[in-house]
Order: sequence, then C-alpha cells, then structure tokens
Amino acid sequence: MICSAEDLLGWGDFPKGLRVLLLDEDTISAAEIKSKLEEMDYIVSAFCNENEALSAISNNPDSFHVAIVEVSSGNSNGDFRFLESARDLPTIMISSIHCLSTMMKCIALGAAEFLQKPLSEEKLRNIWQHVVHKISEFISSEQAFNAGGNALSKSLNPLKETVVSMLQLQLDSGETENCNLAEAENVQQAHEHDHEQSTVSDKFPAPSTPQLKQGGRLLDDGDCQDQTNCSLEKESGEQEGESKSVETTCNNLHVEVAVKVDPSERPEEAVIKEEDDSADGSKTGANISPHPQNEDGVQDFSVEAGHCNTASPPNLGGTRASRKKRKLDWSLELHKRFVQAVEQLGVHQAIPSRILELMKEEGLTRHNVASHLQKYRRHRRHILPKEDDQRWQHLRDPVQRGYPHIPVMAFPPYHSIHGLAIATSQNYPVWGHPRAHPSGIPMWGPPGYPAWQPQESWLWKTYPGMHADTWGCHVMPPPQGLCSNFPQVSNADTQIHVASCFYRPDAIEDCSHIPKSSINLHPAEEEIDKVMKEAISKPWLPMPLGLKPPSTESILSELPSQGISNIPSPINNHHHSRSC
DNA sequence: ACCCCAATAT
DNA sequence: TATATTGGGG
Repeated sequence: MICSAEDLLGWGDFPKGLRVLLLDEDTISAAEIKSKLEEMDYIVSAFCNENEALSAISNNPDSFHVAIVEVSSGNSNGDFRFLESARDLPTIMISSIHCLSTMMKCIALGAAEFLQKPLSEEKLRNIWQHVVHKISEFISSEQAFNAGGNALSKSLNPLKETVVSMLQLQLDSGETENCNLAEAENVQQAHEHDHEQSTVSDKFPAPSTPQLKQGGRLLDDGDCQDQTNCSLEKESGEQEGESKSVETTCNNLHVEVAVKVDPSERPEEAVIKEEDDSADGSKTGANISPHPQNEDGVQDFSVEAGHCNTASPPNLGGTRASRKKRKLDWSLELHKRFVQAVEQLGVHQAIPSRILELMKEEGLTRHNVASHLQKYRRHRRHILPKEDDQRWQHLRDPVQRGYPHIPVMAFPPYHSIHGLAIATSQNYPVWGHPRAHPSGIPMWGPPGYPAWQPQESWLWKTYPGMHADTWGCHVMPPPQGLCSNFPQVSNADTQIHVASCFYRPDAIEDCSHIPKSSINLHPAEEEIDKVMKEAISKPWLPMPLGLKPPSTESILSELPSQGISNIPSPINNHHHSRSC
C-alpha cells in the first residue's frame, strides 16, 4: 500500500503534502492544474508523457499517493496504459471530452473518478478523499482477513475520527455543491450512530464518480484473488460446483457487498452469511443499504471477502470443515435488481443465466437466481390470473402458462416494487407476500396495491393517470443531489426520441435533439452508434443509457409506412394485437 | 447443458 | 420462514 492507515493517523496536516502525480499532455493545462494543486499544498509532479509518468512510478512505487490523468481526445483508441499499470494508485481521470464509453471504460479499469474539465478548485481539493477511500478499502479487506476483526476495528476508530473531522472541515469551508451535501449527510450519520460495527469505508465513500468495486469477490470457492487487480472480468462467476483444486473453507465471515457498475444499475447489496449458529447476532439492519439516498452512483461497499484458510492462519476457533453454502439474503435491493432484470429481459428472455448476467452481482449463482425466479414466477402465477384474466383472457397465449406478453423494456428499475406503477402500466403484479423485510419494509405488497412508499420513493414517481404502457416507461424525476457525471436516466421524452431512432434509421439525426433536461451527458452520434450495435448484438442486455427498444406495437404500426404491409405473423404476435 | 417445476432439506 | 438442493422431465 502506498499509504497506510498509520501513515494517515500520524499525518498531522493531512492532506497537505499529499503527493500527486499529474499526467496531462497539454503542458498548459498541466501547469495550470499543478499550480492550483500546489496552492493547496499538494506536492505535484507533472508529466506530459505517459511513459515518463509510468517509469516514475515503477522507479519508486511509493512516491505518489494519488494520480490525476488527463484523457485526451487523441486517446480515443481506448488505450489506458496508465490506468492499467498503476492499479494501486488511486487515479482520477480528467477530460474535457464528454465521452460516455471512455468514462465507463476508465471506471471499469479502476479509475477512482472521472472528472470533467475544467476542474473546479473544489474538485481538486477533494482528491485526497480517494486516498482515504483506498485505505479504507484496504482496511476492509484486512478486516476480512481477521475474521471478525473486532480488535482491529477498534484501532480504527481514531482514523475514523480523523477523517470525519477532515470531512467536516472541508464542509465548513463553505462548499455548497450538492455532492458535498450528500456527503455531509454521510458524515452526520457517521457521527450519530457510530457503532463500531461499521467499517470505515461505510462512511467515506469516494467522491463523485461511480465506482466499480475492484476485486471485491464475495464468493467463497477458492476465490482468494488479489483485491486490486481483477477489475474487468465481470464474468459472473458461477462457480457453483465446488472449485476443484483447493478445498477452501471460508470461515464465519460476514460478507456484505454492494457493487456499483453501471448507470442503469442501482446500488445493490447482498448479504451472504454463513448459516451457522452464530449468524443471528449480526443480522439487524444489515440488509439495508446504508445509503439508499446515494443516488449519485457512488456506492459504498464494505467487502469482507471470504478468504481461504489455505492462505490465512487458522486462528479462528471452530474451523468449519463443512463448507455449507451460505444463504443468500434477497435483500430488498437485490430483489429490486432482480425484478428489474427480469423486466428488462421480458418474460420470454428472463431465464436464470441472463438474469444473472444482467444483475452482475458478484457471488450470485445461477442457482440462486433460478431459485428466486422460481419463486417469483410462482407468486406471479398465483396473483396474476385474477386481475389478468379479466382483461387479457381473450388474447392469452395458451402456450405461455397464462402470462400476457409484456414488451421488453429497459426501465424502470424499481417500479415493480411500486404497486401502483405495476397496476397502471405493466400488469406485472407485485409479488404479493406480506412479509416484511428485516428493515420493516414489506418486501412484497399485496397485489396491485401500493403497500408502501418506498424509502426511495423519489426514485419513481408514477402518475396513475398516465398510461405508460406503450413505451413501458415511467416518468422518473432526476435523481436529487446528483453530482456525478454519470448519466442516470432519461425521461420519457428522451426515451421515445432515442428509441425512435431504432426503427427509423433515417431519423438518426433526431437523436442529437435529446432534451437537455434529461441527461447531463450528451453522447455523440458515434456513441449512440456504438451503443446501438451492442444493443443489437445482445438484445437481452439493458440499454446502457436507459434507452429502451421500441415496443413491438410501435414497430408493427410503423411497418406499413415503410412500405411493408404484409407482416408475417410471428409466433407470439397475437399478444400485440391488443393495443393496436 | 440448460431450463422448469415440485418436493424436500436445511 | 425463506432459501437451497435435488430429482424428474423437457
């Protein structure tokens, strides 16, 4: 580690003296940033050449705490050598170009943040947070290794305090940007219930840009990978079978993971606990995301990755030789994402493997999903017919076990939790089951009934009078306190606009007229092109920008105007006749 | 190999 | 109670 917790503790005037590597090929820009940083008492080494920067690191890996790297337009070949090489160094990408995929790629490659130029003083000032965050991450994993890690977490408290006060100082110095407001809340919470259970990283998420948790592996199965270097392989490890070589035993670890990957995804959280005797003690409230309001895409995570006893001292009492499968807790968040995935896929494509792929939940197995899906369907089956028979009976496809066909749609993410939304638009039932989640929030409301206003009710606002069916989209207010550069979602207008491009190639230009209000990034046409290609090649994946394909109805109704009047009748096409 | 479902185990 | 697992069938 470049900088340890101890270093930080003894670092009286942190973050003064933080050593920053600056890489910007534009010498003017570099000089400018450098001088700004130096005004803040950072120690800056500026490079205008990637190779030099890299060799500076390799010569002395410990010479920098954080890196700021400019992505120039010339770099659009997608080559991020620095990012890939300097994995241990929290790296902030900066750029004056607005390119979504570049941004995503950087994040995927482990960038701590992606900032748009020009860089405000405040953004620059806050770079130290990434250092803290990195350390927190490190500590978290250390704790994991310490099975229980209570002793350790105690010793962490001073650090926590230090950081909290630092955060407050930052706030006190008069920042008003809403990201800071969000952070202020975090800090307050940190102060209010300061139970030592929580790890440091709970309280101090890195700023702004959504993060891809690197290396947070939560699946047991011999997964002792280096925490810092497995970034991109998202190959949703479905290592259900016991992994071959090393018979691993993961010991009573409380694994709690939330991974944030992509803008269309929501923060999620899975809690997997060993289902052993001692499990109950740590249960309370653990399943609720600590920051459901964290809509800027930054997701806290505290990963206590399972570890292998082959690598760690068996200092834990009662090593359990029988490695039973940990029980997956279908937390509300997780379930929401599950439902979202199912709905994105549509009824027909919603099969375990794809759902799994869509959910991108580390540690989740196909079995988990299948099991949950099974239950989901069963619930649906029992609840749907009532309401549906009346409406759709005459159109029902006998082959389909009684489900009306629902057009594939990319959004909304959460509406299925919202009983009202379901009842009004999709005829997807709420999975009726009056059970309350440990949080006290009923996970399944009675069918078609808005059992609860979700805590995250701001996420979805559904207007009962609105018939969103056609597009399967809902009106989504812009997330509050949005401070990342990540586009979150687009509103209905945008979706329709863009979606129309999908079936009217001649209208591509229209895509540039995306309403400004909807997203703060405006992907260039090439971007859209790329996105479309991917969308086409993998139709079951969600649209990256929250776009959605046009409904079949739209296409069918559009065909005649394209000179296609004779429409062969596809297998399920009678489903669609309903609204035309 | 995957999916689905029901039954059963934990 | 909820989830995992198993087993039969497609």
